[in-house]
Amino acid sequence: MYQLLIMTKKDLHRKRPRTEIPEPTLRRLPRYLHFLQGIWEQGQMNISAPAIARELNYDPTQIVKDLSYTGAVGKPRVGYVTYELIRIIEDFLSLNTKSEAILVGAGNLGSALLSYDNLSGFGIKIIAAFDVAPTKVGTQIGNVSVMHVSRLNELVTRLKVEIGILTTPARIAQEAVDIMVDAKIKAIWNFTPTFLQVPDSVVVQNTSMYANVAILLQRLKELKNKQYGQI
Amino acid sequence: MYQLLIMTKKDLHRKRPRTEIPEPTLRRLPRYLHFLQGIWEQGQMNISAPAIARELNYDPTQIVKDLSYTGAVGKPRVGYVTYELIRIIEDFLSLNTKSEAILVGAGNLGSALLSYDNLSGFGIKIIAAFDVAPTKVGTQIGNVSVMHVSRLNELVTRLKVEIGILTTPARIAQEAVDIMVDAKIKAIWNFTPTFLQVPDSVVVQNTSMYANVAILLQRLKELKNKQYGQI
DNA sequence: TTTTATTAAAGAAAAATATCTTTAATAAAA
DNA sequence: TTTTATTAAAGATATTTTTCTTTAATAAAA
Ligand SMILES: NC(=O)c1ccc[n+]([C@@H]2O[C@H](COP(=O)([O-])OP(=O)(O)OC[C@H]3O[C@@H](n4cnc5c(N)ncnc54)[C@H](O)[C@@H]3O)[C@@H](O)[C@H]2O)c1
Ligand SMILES: NC(=O)c1ccc[n+]([C@@H]2O[C@H](COP(=O)([O-])OP(=O)(O)OC[C@H]3O[C@@H](n4cnc5c(N)ncnc54)[C@H](O)[C@@H]3O)[C@@H](O)[C@H]2O)c1
Repeated sequence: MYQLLIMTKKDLHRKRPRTEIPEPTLRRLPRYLHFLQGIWEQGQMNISAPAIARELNYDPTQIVKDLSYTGAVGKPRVGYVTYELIRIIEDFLSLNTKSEAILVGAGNLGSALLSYDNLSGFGIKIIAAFDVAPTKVGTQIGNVSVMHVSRLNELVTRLKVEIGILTTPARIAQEAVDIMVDAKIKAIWNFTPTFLQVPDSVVVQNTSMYANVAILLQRLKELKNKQYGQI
Repeated sequence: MYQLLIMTKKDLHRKRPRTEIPEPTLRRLPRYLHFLQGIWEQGQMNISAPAIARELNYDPTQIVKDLSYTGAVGKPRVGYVTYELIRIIEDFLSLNTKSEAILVGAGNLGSALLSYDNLSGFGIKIIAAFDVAPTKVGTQIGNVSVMHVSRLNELVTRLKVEIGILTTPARIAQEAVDIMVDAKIKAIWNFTPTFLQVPDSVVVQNTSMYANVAILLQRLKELKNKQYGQI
């Protein structure tokens, strides 16, 4: 897919023209996808943006805009062809080419990810895990072998793995990341609360459950205040 | 648009000043907190917004604005008092009053959360877990007892638990949520990709790892394009 | 003491994102 | 066939969030 690039006056003030997909859109697309897979299994051949909007409680134009990023086109009065839309979103999100990844820190969370059989369902395949604990090294978790961290560099370099998943204790997160970066890992999925220092050539995606708890507790507080008429 | 002369549309919607904390701010505060706890342990008594900004790669005024929501005040040329700031953020995020929660679906992810000893470190204490699998019911995971779902209503009602964590298969997510809502759960932390239907009086916080993978893969793709000068 | 550099805070401006409005396409109903 | 209702798409507007600018406070240096 190739994109038309037109420089607007706005773009002149930017360091580079905008080609990046808005992050909110990227966050919503997987949600649409899951919903679409559901209705497809139920045999629904077509779906309109307003219908999706009603089900997922979004603004209808939001959906149309988001979907237009993927290149999907719909027909007036019919909507989109369900299976086509699924395929287009999957292609757009690179979910069909399973990217190989390694995981460092096979503890509670790491084991959950290793045992999660649907991780490949969204584009990632963990091919090896690394740890230092003698109780972990040498075992298999969810069909993935856990090796000692000292073997990371050799394996990652040889297999040209680009994605690293970080589920170590926060304390040693930076240390583990340095090893990954050294082995030429290009993207890090970080589950620790640590802010990672990496070169510009490496992408970090933080998944902070802390942030989600903060929002949950706050919204709960606001809800209570509203109910007591105190806001 | 003669109304503009008297009162803007914005003002009409806001009879009162905005009380909701912006979600981006809420997402950043836990990150600041983790960083502050780190420097506090290293004995740093004061910290300025620009210093935090350098470490966490944010805009300095962003930090000042975020912190001002919590009520923290800093001194010019000195910054904030580290331990005061930590306490203020913790208070603001309600991390000191541990909220009790129950968990439904003690599988891979559920077990990770039950075994996660630092969950209480950010304000939540899981007091019971529920499942249907005979292999789970009756066991203990991370010092928490796993009971049959049929006992949920009685326990939650009796102990007035307000928070429910959902880690069941996506397929039965709505079913499980209906049971929670019925038991007067007020806030649901949803780890499944399902969009949950709940009454207005219930808050849902979705934690979608899918969304994070989508962003990671996309940014990795963009990075590669940039390096090959193709953007 | 006076000067200087740093900083928080407030406010303005810009950028990003979401929502609303209009238009044209088109399938279904009359 | 003609009419009607629904809808995608494009564009305008509104809102939210981030970044920039100015100001005043103040600790450290001169
Ligand atoms: N468990 C959860 O539900 C949960 C939730 C949110 C965030 N997290 C975060 O995820 C991370 C892991 O949490 P957890 O509960 O799985 O902890 P854990 O202690 O169970 O797992 C950490 C694993 O990392 C391994 N490890 C230690 N040092 C290592 C090293 N130098 N190299 C490689 N591996 C090493 C340990 O042996 C252990 O197996 C933490 O940073 C935590 O904050 C966990
Ligand atoms: N494992 C992960 O790392 C991971 C990552 C992202 C998202 N998720 C999501 O989290 C959810 C759980 O994933 P998982 O890997 O832990 O799955 P899992 O199958 O290991 O766990 C699901 C648990 O729910 C229980 N359960 C089934 N029906 C139930 C019912 N009616 N009432 C109560 N409990 C019931 C099962 O017995 C099982 O113990 C899924 O929706 C998945 O998409 C998991």
